[in-house]
Amino acid sequence: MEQSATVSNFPQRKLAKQLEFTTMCRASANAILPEHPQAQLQAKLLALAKPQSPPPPPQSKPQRRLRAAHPLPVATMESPKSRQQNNIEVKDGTPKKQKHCHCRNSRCLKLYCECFAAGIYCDACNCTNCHNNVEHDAARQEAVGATLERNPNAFQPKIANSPHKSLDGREEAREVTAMAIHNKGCNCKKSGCLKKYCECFQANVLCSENCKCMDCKNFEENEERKALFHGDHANFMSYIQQAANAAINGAIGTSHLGTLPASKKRKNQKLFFSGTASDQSIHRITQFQQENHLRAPATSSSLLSAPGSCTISASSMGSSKLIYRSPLTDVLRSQDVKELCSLLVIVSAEATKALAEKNGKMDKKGDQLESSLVSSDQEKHSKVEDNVQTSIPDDCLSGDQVDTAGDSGSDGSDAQTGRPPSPSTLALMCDEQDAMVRATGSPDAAASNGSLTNQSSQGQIFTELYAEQERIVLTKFWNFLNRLITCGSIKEAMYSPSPKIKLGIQQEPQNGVTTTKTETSHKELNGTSIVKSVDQVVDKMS
DNA sequence: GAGTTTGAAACT
DNA sequence: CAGTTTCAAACTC
Repeated sequence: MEQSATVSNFPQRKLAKQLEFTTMCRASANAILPEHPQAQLQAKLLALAKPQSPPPPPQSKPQRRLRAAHPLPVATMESPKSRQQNNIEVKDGTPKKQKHCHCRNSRCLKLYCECFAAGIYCDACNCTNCHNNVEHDAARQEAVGATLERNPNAFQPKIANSPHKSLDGREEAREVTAMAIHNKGCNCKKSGCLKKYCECFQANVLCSENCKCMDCKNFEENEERKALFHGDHANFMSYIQQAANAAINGAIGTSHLGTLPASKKRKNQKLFFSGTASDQSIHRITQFQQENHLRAPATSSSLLSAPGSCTISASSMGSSKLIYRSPLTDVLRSQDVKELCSLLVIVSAEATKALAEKNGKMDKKGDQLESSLVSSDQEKHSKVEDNVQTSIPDDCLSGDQVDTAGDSGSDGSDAQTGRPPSPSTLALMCDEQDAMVRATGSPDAAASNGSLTNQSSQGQIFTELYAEQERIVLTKFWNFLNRLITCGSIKEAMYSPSPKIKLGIQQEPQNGVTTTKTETSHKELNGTSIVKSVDQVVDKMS
């Protein structure tokens, strides 16, 4: 009672915000915000303590132990109701089944009860003396508080990084979520982690270094485990997805995925195009298979990292955590992104100017508009450049930490902070330009009581203007991305044992401007070169 | 469906 | 924190 009463004094709004962030970085939430466990606890209480109405009638078949696989984070401030609704598994858009506990002694107020553990009210369950309902909400809240006091993460999803939701444990859903791991890990002794006693197995995830299980067979290479799966296609696809996710997240710089846990089983998995598979790691594969019945403690042996990536052990020998580094980590820096953004703004302005000069359609107002746009853009650009020079040190933002720039709350160029614009801000700046156009154009026309003809022709000009701006901006951005891909491929090739990696170069779809990317030299493998080369393309065009 | 096994949660 | 107990799901017959 006292727990929930105590924590309920915390400011709710702030905590809600806090946990939204926690949700985003759930996998590393504790690492990021170790100083706010109480806040997490409070937010969970707030999320769980709200009285909600029961869910719709259950489906035909009870769902067991869904909590282990329940992907819904409590931190989203979901109410029991919403979670109850989500509790209905949806696979391929088809609503599935819902939990029905059979608790007898716990009053459904302990984590033994999967309904309670999932943060939902019991409904149509087979439990006895159930207190996990609206009628006993006071007791329920008390139980929630007690549970959270024992374990602030008690209501957190146990499976992290899972891109899938189809974890109801049924055989047809046995698609291993390769990206997912059990946060706490299992502690199985007799089941070999190949039965649903095992939370990892039940959640369709491989056992990881978080587990303390014995005689584990729930790892990729295990034959028994393979036999449980009808086909390897699902696993294959999972790893493709894993690789893709890792690459994407790494390229973007998602920090919470920067520490991709290398499971003691999964570290032995052969990822598709990893070039870091040293002899030692290959040896480890064999060794692990041999030592399957006497598992060696997790060590930081050379591990197979995400494809094409560099891996850095968290500590030299002590930790088995790996830090995933995208091939683009050293290529795409935050400064480059900023430069690209400012470049696109300039390109947009130049498009306006070029179109106006070409067609000669711009009247005086149009010239004013144009000059205002260009000056505005140039002003912004110069401001951006200034800010780039004085902004946060590159090391703080580059690579897998780029996302921290967006976490600051002000997304992009802030008049107060003076920070350079983010891509999203860039889009907003386009809107600002729209507003400027309207402000400079329409009122004048209205003031002069201009004819509709004048307005419509001006609108046509603006339409062309926007089209041209959009075309050029997208073209530049397309070039940039293509070049980025090339650089990533080249870097990946450098880490790959295979000398030949196909560089996915595409022809520019329009305007006939094509950049040769296969000739990108090693020296150019940095973001500045990329931006500069794009800049050169822009110069050529203009 | 009853009984057993199992491992997480709770407790000491 | 480790050992023990309680609990309910998973499993077997």
